[in-house]
Amino acid sequence: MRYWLFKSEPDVFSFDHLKARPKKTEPWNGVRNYQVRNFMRDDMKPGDLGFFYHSSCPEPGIPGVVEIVSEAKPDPTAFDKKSDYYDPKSDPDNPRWLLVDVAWKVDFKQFVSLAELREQEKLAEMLILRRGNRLSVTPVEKAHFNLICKLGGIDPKKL
DNA sequence: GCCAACGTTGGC
DNA sequence: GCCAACGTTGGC
Repeated sequence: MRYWLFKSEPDVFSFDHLKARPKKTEPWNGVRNYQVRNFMRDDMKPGDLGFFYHSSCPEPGIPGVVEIVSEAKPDPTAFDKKSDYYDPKSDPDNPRWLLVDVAWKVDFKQFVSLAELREQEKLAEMLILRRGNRLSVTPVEKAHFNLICKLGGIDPKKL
């Protein structure tokens, strides 16, 4: 079991949007970064848990937990000329870009803001807090995952 | 709106 | 394969 963090701009797609989806699930399309593609392809497994992170907004932070509910599979938006994510270089016979399905798992009792994360000495090494980190999906250490769940007011053992 | 950081692109 | 230029990200 691994742990992850998914960034999204809440104006575009928020945690509440995810919760409102059929089956509370959304294909995490639009990843166009090789490192993140490789995380999805090589390391993510159904049943893995992650945080949903709101970025580029008045209060960046984590509203709750998601679960990976599919294997990596081709991202159809790469072949859709009308999509913002269209990539003419992706060959349908050998898809360059992948996605996984992500499902809402639980709301935090308290939103955990970026400022609050930064106050935690134990999280200093967390990728999301390191300057210049630009990956839209990052791995999260188990100890960090457990600590952040507690900040959010939920018991990680019950997930 | 600013700007640091970093990934990608493309000429050579 | 190098690397400068460019575009994007994301906090502030």
